[in-house]
Formats: sequence, structure tokens, C-alpha cells
Amino acid sequence: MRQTKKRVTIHDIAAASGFTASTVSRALQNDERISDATRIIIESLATQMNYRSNAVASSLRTGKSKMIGVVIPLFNRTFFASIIGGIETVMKQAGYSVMICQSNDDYESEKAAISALMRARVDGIAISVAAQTENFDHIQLLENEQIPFILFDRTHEEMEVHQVMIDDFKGAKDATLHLIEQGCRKIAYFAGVQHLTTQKNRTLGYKAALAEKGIGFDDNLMIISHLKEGSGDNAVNILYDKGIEFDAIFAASDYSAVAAMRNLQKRGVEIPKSVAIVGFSDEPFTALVTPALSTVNQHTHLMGQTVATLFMNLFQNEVDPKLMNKIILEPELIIRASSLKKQHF
Amino acid sequence: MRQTKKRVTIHDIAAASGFTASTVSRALQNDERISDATRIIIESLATQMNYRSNAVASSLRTGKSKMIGVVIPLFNRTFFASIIGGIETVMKQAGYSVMICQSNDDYESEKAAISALMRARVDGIAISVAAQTENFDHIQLLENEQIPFILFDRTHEEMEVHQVMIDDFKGAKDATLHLIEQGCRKIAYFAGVQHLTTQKNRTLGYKAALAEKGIGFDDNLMIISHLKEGSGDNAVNILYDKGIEFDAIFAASDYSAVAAMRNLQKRGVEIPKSVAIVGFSDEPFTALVTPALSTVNQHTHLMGQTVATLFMNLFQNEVDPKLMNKIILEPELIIRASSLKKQHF
DNA sequence: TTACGTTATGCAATCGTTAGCATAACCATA
DNA sequence: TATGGTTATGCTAACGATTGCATAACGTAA
Repeated sequence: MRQTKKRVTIHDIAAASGFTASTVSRALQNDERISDATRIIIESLATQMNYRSNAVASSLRTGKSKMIGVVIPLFNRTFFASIIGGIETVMKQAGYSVMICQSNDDYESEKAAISALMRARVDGIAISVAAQTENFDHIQLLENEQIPFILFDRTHEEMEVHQVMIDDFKGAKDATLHLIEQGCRKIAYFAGVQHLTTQKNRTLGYKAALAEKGIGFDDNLMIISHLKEGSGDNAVNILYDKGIEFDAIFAASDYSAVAAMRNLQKRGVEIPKSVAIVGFSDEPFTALVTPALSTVNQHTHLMGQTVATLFMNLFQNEVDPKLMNKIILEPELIIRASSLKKQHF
Repeated sequence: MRQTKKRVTIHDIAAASGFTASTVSRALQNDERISDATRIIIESLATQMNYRSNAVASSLRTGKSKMIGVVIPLFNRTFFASIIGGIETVMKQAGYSVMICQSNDDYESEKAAISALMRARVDGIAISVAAQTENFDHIQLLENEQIPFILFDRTHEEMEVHQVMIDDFKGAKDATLHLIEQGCRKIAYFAGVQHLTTQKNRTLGYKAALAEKGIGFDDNLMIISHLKEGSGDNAVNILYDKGIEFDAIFAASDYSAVAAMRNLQKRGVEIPKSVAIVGFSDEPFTALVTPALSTVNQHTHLMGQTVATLFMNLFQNEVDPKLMNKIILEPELIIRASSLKKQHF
């Protein structure tokens, strides 16, 4: 049977020092009303006795947990890992902890995660919605319960809520324009599920670029999938099976792009000479494949920092919580060998 | 000024139902002493009033938070992401939440993370130690405070603590033996920092394979670095600059291996014909590079599940907490094109 | 009818910290 | 010397859920 040793509380320090618990509490919080002399006594006693304040009790009393929750679809993308890195950087400085939950792109898991975070009484929740989420009642619930929350990257633009996203439209448009400038005209587009705002906007960007250059949109060239590792491979097979000609691929995911590249290389297709390729996300391995993959960098670390900063502003009432904050970051097209038909280094 | 709407508590339900808070609490916990009739009344009232139990209060009272903490070096490796996935799978089923902190491979951050988790009174802490951690006092502290904790992957084998790891020795030995079987004799080894147990064991495995086959260990062939993306590139340059001959590379990281591959390809070196390459970790992109990278799979999801299961056993006193559990999982060599000199598909 | 067991519920303390409202001790000023 | 203002600390009631120990209400057997 595990014998849990009783942890030391402010009452123990109070007893040891001869002061009251309130004085101890104040001293440890650097309350100015406590004299330096007793503060020093109490502080040294606290260290000596190995005191560690109980965040649970404090949280119950103050109603603040100094913790925010983050719900992301999956860890296994550098994309989300990097965003969380950005969030943590800012939050840690402000003395906050970050609790992370994965939805695995599943609606029920997302609901469960949000529910767990609410039960844990986090001070705020940041959410990047799951691919399967098409119902936003659980988000509405946060609104009703007046829990500060921010949607990031995969948002729900129709809702009047705080959100931080990148300009997917521009990212996709720039990528497509770049391919057109390289002389491509039949640009296959490997798209993600279209109920995600990010994916929808990328599609609009792709189409806008074509329209701007007077190229008609060809339905056959757009292949929708979940953009997992296997789907790029699959998409190329579909194009070949259907006998659809293409001289470029713009994939809304780096994994999909690299898988497509491999498929083409196996078929003896030269890249970028016969088919130019651009991905999306700037995953670190894109610089390591051959040829190096052109892609769209989403400034993920900055996005995370932006989310965190917005939280801090909300917590400090520096912004009107009623006033929706919609922050849109600029993506950056990274041009590498996979799409460079004209110039060479 | 944010007007926090008061959340509904068991007292509100008590008032609405005419029962006491204790009865409400018991009813919602399915205490058998409560009659079915009142249970139904209370439960329906709870749903109706949108009641959500306060985990903070519950945690303070019971001393259990139903939350475990996980400290990892970095998110941005599929390796750790996948382990966490495994942990979550098991924990979620048992009604636990998982709180994740990054150490960024930094000792101070690791200490801070553990401290935050202790303050949050998590029921257990799983740790994969930071690369810079060489002092284990903070781990010892957990031991002293009797907080259940498990070290995983990057452990500290000398300590008598619960740990879950993979057999890095075997993984490295198998990889090296495979290269030797392919006819390689001058196998360069791109190693990680040697105070990490994982890295140390890989080095032993590499050396054991050489010894077993009667090949002498050549200090020049072993290059130690942090195994970041750039270091594989760098290591190859060092070999060339020093004029050291090699016919294979075993890199203790996939990123390093792929970077090395690129460097060699730029130099016109044929892979695997002139230089065979094996990486470590089986990151998803390894299957997508050309040639596909041979690597060592570490069964990360299983490792996570194992950690979680061990926690559950500890929590339920099904194992003697004094009895150290050291669980070692088997790695698996994944042979792909980058190291196949002899056979062809 | 009395005594006792069951069943269903209530009472009140508790977890550790915080904070509003005293209050004691001291000093300075009129 | 009386009055008022500081300064430093104490008292006590929260925060919301849980739980050991009553106890009321009812039934049942002697």
C-alpha cells in the first residue's frame, strides 16, 4: 500500500514560524504589506521545508488555474508541434502552463478533450478543429460558458470568435502563380477535405491564380483526399489511370507532395522538367528530399506566439472580449528545386 | 470587464432538487446508497442545468487529479508524438487526461516543467530526459516526494526507477550487422551526444556488431553531434575534409541520415552502391525519400501504451512501487533501398 | 407494541489557499 | 495627551466536491 507522505502546506510553515497561514501566503506572494524581516524568515523556511504551493487549492480559491488548454488534431506534424512551441514560449514567460490534447481529427475526441479542459478549469482554450468536425455546438458551448477561447489555423470563419490563421488563400495563390510563371498550364491540385476552412481557402487561391492568368479550371485536375502519406501516391495513379495530362502538381500537404514525387520518379518522370511540384507547410524534411521541395511556409512559431499573446490580452482585459479578433498571418512561398524549371542556381 | 457567469455547482442542483449537496454528489457518482428515483431526478436536473463537475475542487478534496504529466524534449519528432499517442490511448480509456510539457532539450526547462506538474498535483509524471540533462537531482526529488514517475526512452539506467525503453543496443547492432552483411567494412557512425543512455547504447551496439564480425573500431569513423537536420550534412563534410574513406553510414537519427544522403548525392556518390545508409527512428518521411531509407523502428506507440499501462498498475497498487519495473521493448530493423547493395526487388 | 435492522438522506468537516475585514502596535501631529 | 494615520499581522469565511458519521423513516420479527 502506497503511503503518501503528507506534503508541506502553508500551515506547516505557519506553525514553524509562529505566523498565521495568511501571513505565510502573503509573504510567499510578495505582498507588500508583509515586512521584509518576516518575509525573509518565511521564505527561507519554505525552501528549507521544501514547500511547494498547491496549485489545485490556489486554483479553487482564485478561480484561475494559470493553465491554458490546446486542442490539436495530431502531434505528428511539425506544423502543430511548432505552433505549440510558439504558444509555450509566450505562456511560460507569463507563468502559465499549457495542457495539450489531441483530437486525432475525430469529432468525439475533440468534444471530450474540450470537456476535460473545461473540467480542469483552464483559463483559456485554443483549438484547431478536427478534420471530421462539421458541427460547432461544442464551440458554441464555450461561448455560452464564457470561457476565453481562440480558434487557430483550422477555424470556423463564420463564427464571430477570436481566431488566428494564416492566409491560405494567398499561400495557395502564390504557389499556383509561381507554377504558372514557370510555364506550367495543366496544374494538378491535390486538395484536402473541403469543409476545413484552410483547405477551402487554398482551393479558392488555386482557382484565383488560374483565373488571373486566364487558365480555365479543370475539374479533372483537382483530387480531394485526406492528404495522408499514401494519398499523394494514390492521386498520381488516378491521374494516370484516367489519362489526364498535367505538367505540375500543387499539393496542399508536403507529405502528399513528396509521395507524388516518388511515384513520378518511379515512372521515370523528370522533376521539375516534366512535372513541377509545390507542397504546403514547409515540413523540415522537404529541404532534404531530392529534388528539394518547394512549399509554403506558414510561420507556425509566430502563429503560436500570436495565439498566446491574444490570450494574455484577453486575460488582462486589454481587449474587449466582445470584439472579435481575427488575425491573419502572411504565408511565405519557399522556392526550391522541385518547381524551378527556368532558373538554376 | 469580463463578467464571469457563475458556473453551476452541486449546490445549485441541491437547491433545485430539494436534496443536499452530499446527496447530489453521491447520485452523480452512482453511489449505491442513493435510490434510483432520486438519482434519476438529480441526473436529469444536472444535464438540464448544464452541470459540469469542477475537477479542481474534486482534486483538492480527493488528492487525485486524474491527470498525468509527460515531459518530452521536443514535439517536432514523430517519435515523441507517436509515444504520446500511445500514452493517450490507454489513459483516455481510464478517464485520465494527459498534460504535456516540452523541455526543448534544456535542463532548466525540464526542471521547470516537472515543478509545474508537481504544483498541478498530477497523479504521475512520465519523463524522457533532455539532452542537456546530466544532473538527476530533480528526478530524485520526485522519488523523495513519492510521486509516481516513469522514465521512458531516454532514461537514466543507473537509477532504480521505473523505466520503459527500447533496446537501443540491439537496434544499432542489427543495423550495423545488416550493413556488414551487405558487404560494407568501413561503416561511418553518426552518433548523438553520449551522455544520453539511448545514444550510449547505440554506440555499444555499433561496436558490438563490428567486434562480432572481426572489424576493428575506427575512431575517425564515429562523428558525434546533436543529430539535428544540419549535422548529417556536416558530418559528411568532415569525413571528406579529413579524407576518411567509408562505404556505409549508420546514423543514429533519420534526419541526419537523409541530410547525409543529400550531401552524398550532390557529390555524385551512388546510394547504396558506393555508400549504403541506415537511419534510426523510422520517421514517416524515410519511406518517401529516394532511395527510401533503411531505418530502425522503435515501436513508439507501443512504448507509450506500455508507459500508460505501467502507470495504471502503479495507481491501482497492482505492482509493488518499490519494485523497479524496467521494461525493454524490441526494435525492428526496416530494410529499404538505401542499404540494399546485394538484393534487388 | 417494542426493539432492531435497513435504506435513504443530511450534517459538518475537510482538502490548501486566498482575501476582505478587523485590530494591535507604533508613531506623529495638534 | 488625545486623535488619527500607518504598518504588520490575524481572523474567518470562502472556493466546490467528498465522505465519515449521524439520523429519520420505514418495515419486520418477537
